[in-house]
Amino acid sequence: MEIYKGEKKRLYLEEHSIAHLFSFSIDEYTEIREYKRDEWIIQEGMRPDFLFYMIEGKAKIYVTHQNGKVSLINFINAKEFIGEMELLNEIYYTKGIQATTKTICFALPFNRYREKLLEDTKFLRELTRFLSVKATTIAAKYSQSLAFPLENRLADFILQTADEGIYKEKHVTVCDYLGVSYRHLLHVLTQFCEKSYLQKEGRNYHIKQYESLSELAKVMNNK
Amino acid sequence: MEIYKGEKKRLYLEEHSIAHLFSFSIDEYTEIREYKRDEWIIQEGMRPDFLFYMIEGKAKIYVTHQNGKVSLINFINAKEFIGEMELLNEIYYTKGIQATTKTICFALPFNRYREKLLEDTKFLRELTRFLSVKATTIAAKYSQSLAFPLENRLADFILQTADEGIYKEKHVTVCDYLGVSYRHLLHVLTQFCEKSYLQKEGRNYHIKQYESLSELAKVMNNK
DNA sequence: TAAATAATATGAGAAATCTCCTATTTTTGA
DNA sequence: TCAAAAATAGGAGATTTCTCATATTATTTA
Repeated sequence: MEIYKGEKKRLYLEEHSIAHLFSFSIDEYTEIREYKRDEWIIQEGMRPDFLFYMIEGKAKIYVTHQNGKVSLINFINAKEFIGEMELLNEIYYTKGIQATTKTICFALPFNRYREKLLEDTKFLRELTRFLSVKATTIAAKYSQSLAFPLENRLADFILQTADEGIYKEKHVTVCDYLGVSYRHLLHVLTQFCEKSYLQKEGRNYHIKQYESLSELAKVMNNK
Repeated sequence: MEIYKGEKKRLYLEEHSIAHLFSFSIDEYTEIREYKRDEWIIQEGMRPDFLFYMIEGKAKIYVTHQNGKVSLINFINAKEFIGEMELLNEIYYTKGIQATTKTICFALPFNRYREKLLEDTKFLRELTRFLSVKATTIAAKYSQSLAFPLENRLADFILQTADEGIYKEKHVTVCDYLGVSYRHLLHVLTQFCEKSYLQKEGRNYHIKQYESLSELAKVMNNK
């Protein structure tokens, strides 16, 4: 992890200002941090001392269960908060946050800003909206995970993450995210290939029948 | 549904004031509503025009999937908001809210209060805390549901809902809540009885081995 | 660059969970 | 108060998903 200092910090603050999120200046004590791919921004179980706001990059929220299983609860993208749970709640089991790509975020020290933040309407409104989306997203995933087999959830995930008709997520990550075993994921992917929804090309999968996958995904979503 | 008027309203506002949640008075346009057991406070898919705050009673959040399965996403208790998602988000699929018991709540009309609420620090701080708990709760349920079989989740649920050593939730409700089939729920309950964790007494189940159930529940919770 | 580590791949059998069916008992509403 | 609807109960067989074992192929790192 690298912390931007001096001129580099000044420039970054200028070019990626988040002043619109607050009604007071957070420049002085805020750090600008760069994390490498796979680095842990927050370690599971270790309360952070900062509220983070992600500017560039992607990260993942992980929790490890006592039976050894790991859940990838959600992805975090640019313009999202990290550590807001710890800002708000004294008691909270801190999840692990891992950078998926090179990541740059602002880090606001709790000790300097907590009180001010919790009194700042502008910030609270932002946070409220962020949390409502977060809660809604997880609730949707939760109820879908209980109501539909992997076939449907995977179809949805493939469509959401494919790039130019190519699906190439790591199986290992997808297992944690969809909460199924590696073995079973492979099994359903093979089925998709047998039905010609997908065609395997090396490590990637080429989407051959958008419609079929779309049908599977569609039945999950109330709109 | 009954709306309290006149003296009844005045008295109720006085005795169950929620003035501490706002920095302005909400008495004038706020309705006090009483819903009967099993009545729908909000119907699925129908955007409400009010922000509700529950004073007395219990309710359930339901969503119906296109495959006919129903998920009971969560319970709502006193001192919780309902309709806050619709207050904050233009686009949101409204879940159904059903009263489990006689329920009394305050109903703040959006058209009168939306702007004021979204600028009110006091309210936003309350809402923020509420949402953070809500998101955390669902995230926990979500990851647990993927990582543990019904045996563990049911043990936890029994301990949480049992009253004086007696578990007597409706199977139908529990299925929706834990996201399993009726048949399977019965099967695991029977197992608990065979292992003497529970003893069936008519429609109720008497907890015979707290410890065993506790063991099953414990492994789910990171603390 | 070799050795260690992570990711992919697949078989086989078992466990968890589901669907469908049928019956009985309770609760509810006209 | 009685018929209809809801809830409980359990059998049987099918699906979904898991665990474990074992190989092969990247990828990482000392």
